[in-house]
Amino acid sequence: MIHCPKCNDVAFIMKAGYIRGKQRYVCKSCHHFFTIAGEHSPQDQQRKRRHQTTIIDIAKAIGISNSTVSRALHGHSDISRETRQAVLEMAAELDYQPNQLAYSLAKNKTNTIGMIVPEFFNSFFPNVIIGAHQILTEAGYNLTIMQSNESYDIEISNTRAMLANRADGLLISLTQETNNFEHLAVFEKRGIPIVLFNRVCDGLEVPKVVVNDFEASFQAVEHLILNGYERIAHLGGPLSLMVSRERLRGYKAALEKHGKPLDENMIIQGMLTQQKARIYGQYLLDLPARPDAVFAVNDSSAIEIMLIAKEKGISIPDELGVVGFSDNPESAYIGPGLTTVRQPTREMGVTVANWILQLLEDDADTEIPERKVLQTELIIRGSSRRRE
Amino acid sequence: MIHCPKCNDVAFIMKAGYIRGKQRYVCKSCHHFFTIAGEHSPQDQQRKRRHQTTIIDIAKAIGISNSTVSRALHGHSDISRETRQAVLEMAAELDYQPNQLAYSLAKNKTNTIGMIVPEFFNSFFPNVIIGAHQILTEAGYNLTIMQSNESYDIEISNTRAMLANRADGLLISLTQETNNFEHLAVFEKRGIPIVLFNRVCDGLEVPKVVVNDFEASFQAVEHLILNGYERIAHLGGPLSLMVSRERLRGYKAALEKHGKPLDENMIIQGMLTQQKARIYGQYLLDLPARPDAVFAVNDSSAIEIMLIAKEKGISIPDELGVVGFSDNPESAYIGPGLTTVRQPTREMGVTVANWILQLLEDDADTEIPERKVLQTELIIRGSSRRRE
DNA sequence: TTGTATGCGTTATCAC
DNA sequence: GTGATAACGCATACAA
Repeated sequence: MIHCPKCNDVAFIMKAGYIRGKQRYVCKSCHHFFTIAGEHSPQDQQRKRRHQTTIIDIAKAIGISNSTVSRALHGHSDISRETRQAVLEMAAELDYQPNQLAYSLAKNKTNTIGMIVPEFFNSFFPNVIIGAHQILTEAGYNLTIMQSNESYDIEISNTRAMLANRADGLLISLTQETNNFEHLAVFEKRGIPIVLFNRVCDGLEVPKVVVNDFEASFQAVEHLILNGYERIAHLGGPLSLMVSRERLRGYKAALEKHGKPLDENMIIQGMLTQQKARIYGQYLLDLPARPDAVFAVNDSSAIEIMLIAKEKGISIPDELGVVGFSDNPESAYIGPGLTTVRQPTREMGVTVANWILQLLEDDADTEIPERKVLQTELIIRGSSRRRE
Repeated sequence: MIHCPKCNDVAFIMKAGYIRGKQRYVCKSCHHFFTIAGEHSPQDQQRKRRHQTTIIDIAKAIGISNSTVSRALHGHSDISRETRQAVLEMAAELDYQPNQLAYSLAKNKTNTIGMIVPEFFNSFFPNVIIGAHQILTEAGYNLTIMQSNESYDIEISNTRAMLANRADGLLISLTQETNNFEHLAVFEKRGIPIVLFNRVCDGLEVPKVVVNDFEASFQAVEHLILNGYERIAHLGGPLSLMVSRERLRGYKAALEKHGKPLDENMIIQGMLTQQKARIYGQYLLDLPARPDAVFAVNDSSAIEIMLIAKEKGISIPDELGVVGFSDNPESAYIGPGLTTVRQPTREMGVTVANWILQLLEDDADTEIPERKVLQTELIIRGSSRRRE
């Protein structure tokens, strides 16, 4: 015989599912729901995961309401000192860990920024991450990192996951395969801010952070020319990437300005794995009319060129000048030192993080610049210094 | 004049907060809650984020219940073909994106595995990530990556975030600063499985995946000895890391087995940034009784040693043998080639991922091995090959 | 096969 | 200053 604890009725009691592993009842007379202490469902042991402390547990333990607990935990003003103290102590005692899922669901905000990068193998993205991480952490945001491994499919799946997890904003650098941007348009449609960086694209009206690839390449190639190199080859990245196209453009512009002929045979574009860099490098250095300098789209390829040259007994910088891009750590130490373009990687991380924070704050569509261009620096070392 | 749409009463209508930006009312007579179409709260425009389609929207659009929609979306069996079809079509039409937060909250499961790594600068962790990512994705899990940047404090904050976000499991490689493990014990207490890898610790009863650092180092040093090197120095990592201690132990054991004296002056342990590696390397090569070989705890330090040797005109391998650890990509190409220990990085990722999946499935505490040791491979190249 | 009603853990509104 | 209760979006036990 079960009595309703509220109206004490006994006639209209009905079973009403389970709650926290216990049989639940409803009194159809007074609409009161209740459980009976000590009763357990059969599968209780199995289905009940280790119970996580909730604010309700804290509330019960102290004998106050959960709203008060919530307010106390978040330091709202309208709360007495003692209550607040008691809540915090009990929270510690019960080892309370807030449930971010429930919080996010209620607030419609996750305090999480997603970041998708194509790879971790160069030090470029790790450094960007460090910069962004610091800014976001200070602002109270979490940074969730995913890597697309240069695969368009994985990138799609990553964006879907970011969407499902309701990231508040997205920082993304595209894979070299990406040439369709519908998966990013979805974010715009949903009002979730995006900032593209490094591997950006045209045709998408979102903020972009890049470096001055064109000018940097122009300057790098001009530097080679001014050092007396005549036949400058270019080992470029895949043309699907705008950075590759921009660097190629800078290369061509410098040649043109100084009246050097453009030899398409001395331009190779492609995805530069170590193996490919070696193959292309050997091709270049075996050309009948061998180039006397190489401008490579990244440092690892430039270093590969230097290694091949050494094997072939071609002296650097006298017989071959080499310039890379990125200023990897090892570039300062290899051979006579690799001349290269230093990119402000941490600053890029800081910039994209600050930008996304600003976009999150601005409810109104304040006028924002569409693109920020960070400045690089040409680091001149032994591999290109023929005149001195 | 407001009528209750259920009992048509007009006397007991009271305001009852806002719902989705609209004024909400309750009929105290029949306990029915309702809103009035067309009414809006003052701040409506501002607070109402772009509405995300929910299963309720789909249900309303078709005129069925949300539970049916839920079942249809998840392909439950007890659903008619037509209903299911209609739901899927409407979901596509309304551009429905499931809310993982709500899902996770209801299911008490996030389908997310967290991974915390100390750094991305060496190719080691990126490769582990690739291996783990593949396995987890196939199993329907998301991988959320955080990096502690070799900072204990960030590691703490990362684990707290993983906890708050209710990751189903945690894969973690510790920072070199970490020597307190309470933040990991919390996971055990909560029944959240952990797998430690690479940077592991004693004193924690959790699964660990490592490589055979001791044997690998032993073999590497023995290889040097068998090639006729007599005075072998060791450039080691910080002793707070077990990998450093194990590699040191292997080094000492090999010396002992072959009756070589142990010279503490020829052992340097520390965090090997490029700068530190250079400083320590110069110290070693400037010793009055200079070592004729160096066993370095990682490849970047070994390469640094090689570069210093070249600068000093010390020939490799004749005057100096060098062995590294990890088989970085560049190690195959530098100088005469760097002898090193190849670690099965992807396999490590695969292993930790499979292990955590297994731990998630096993409700019962099945007997699990406490530690898995993956096998390395000594890659012999020119830097140590004196006899041939 | 489908609908009803409730929980998941939190915040927020309103009433007191 | 505090309590009661709905909502956030989804899954599910049970009833129909």
